[in-house]
Amino acid sequence: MARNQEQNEKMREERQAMIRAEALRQFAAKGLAATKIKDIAEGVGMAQGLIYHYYPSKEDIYVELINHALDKMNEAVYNLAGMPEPPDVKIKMAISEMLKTIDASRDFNQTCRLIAGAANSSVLPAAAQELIGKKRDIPYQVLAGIMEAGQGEGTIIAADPYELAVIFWTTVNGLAIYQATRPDPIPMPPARILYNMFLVDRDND
Amino acid sequence: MARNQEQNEKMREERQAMIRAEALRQFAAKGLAATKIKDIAEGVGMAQGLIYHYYPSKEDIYVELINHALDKMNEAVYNLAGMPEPPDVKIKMAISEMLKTIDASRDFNQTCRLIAGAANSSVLPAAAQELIGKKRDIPYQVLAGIMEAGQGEGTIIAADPYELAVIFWTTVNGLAIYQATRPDPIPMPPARILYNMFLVDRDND
DNA sequence: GTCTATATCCAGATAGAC
DNA sequence: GTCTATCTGGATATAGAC
Repeated sequence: MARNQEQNEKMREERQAMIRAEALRQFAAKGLAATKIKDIAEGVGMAQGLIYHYYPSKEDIYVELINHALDKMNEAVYNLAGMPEPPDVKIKMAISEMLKTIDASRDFNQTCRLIAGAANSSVLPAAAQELIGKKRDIPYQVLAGIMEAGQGEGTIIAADPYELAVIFWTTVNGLAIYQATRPDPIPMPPARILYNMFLVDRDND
Repeated sequence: MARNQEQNEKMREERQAMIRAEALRQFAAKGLAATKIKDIAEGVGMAQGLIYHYYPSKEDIYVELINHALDKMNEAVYNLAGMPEPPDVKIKMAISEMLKTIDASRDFNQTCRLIAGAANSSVLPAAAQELIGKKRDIPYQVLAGIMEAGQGEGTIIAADPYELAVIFWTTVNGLAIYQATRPDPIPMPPARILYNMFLVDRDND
């Protein structure tokens, strides 16, 4: 009956979610080529062949993760852009939040590593390549917009806004990867050191 | 005769250098697992099997490249530390130099990507793992020393020197990777935006 | 749905002719 | 030294029993 079908659907999606979570861990740590289906299956405690009951191929899992990771990142950035605060405050908030997240969230760091690994690789599934091409630049563009607005208000330093956005993201990204690849994490540096880069008037809280 | 042996030796080393150069390109772009011996062989224009006349295995090539990359990076850092200039000037010089190098040198960016890829991977040949463990932290430590000296002279901002060193390297590294993974390179941002992060008195050249 | 067994393919490494 | 041909292992994906 319909009730049972619903339940089955739910079970199936839970299983898929488990597979995705395990795959994210492994793809983030080892990349696509070095991660074996067998490893993922062992990670979730099922037989190797059973994975194919839930996903048609290793690459499909990978592409789905990449897509989700990019969307998540972009959604967060759009949220930031839509806030009512003035641009310089947005930058300060964003950096503080990112550092906190890097410190606390394994999932976020894995997401960063996944995207970084994909961006750094020239051999990706065609679908992943396309997604990256389409969605990867959005955070840079949105941030550049915020920087430009801040320059209009005289709170952000004079420089090419896109270059400022690049500095912003490469810095945050670099820290996330640093943290994710160290056995013992270091405390994140004070956010003001980073956001003072962009501010006309330094903040010494 | 000895003359011929010398010549043969030289030829052999040249071939090995060609293999290393091609392998660096490919490992940097694709990582260890996704790079096939066949690709490297094709890149240098020799038969797949012939590679094994020059190197015992794919992993051996990789380990040699990792070792060389780490040594090159560390040598540059020791050079910087040994210079007579005051710490704040060293920081400014170092950032300016790095940005110039990122802009100009493909080889340097490939080296960055190789190290970053290795650091980001949890499945490395044992020998590579060991090398990374031993040599990877040196640049951070040396930079921390310079930061600390600058704090003593009152030119570098107050903060944990190691955290400052981490910011320094993750920023530079992030930019190098950004540049290396874009089809059309962007102009590097002005160095002062970056080094002003660390300076008590901002520099507005 | 889940497992075991297996077909198939691909890539690392070796052998042997030239 | 260089090539082609081949051995071998491992990994993806499928088949079929339960």
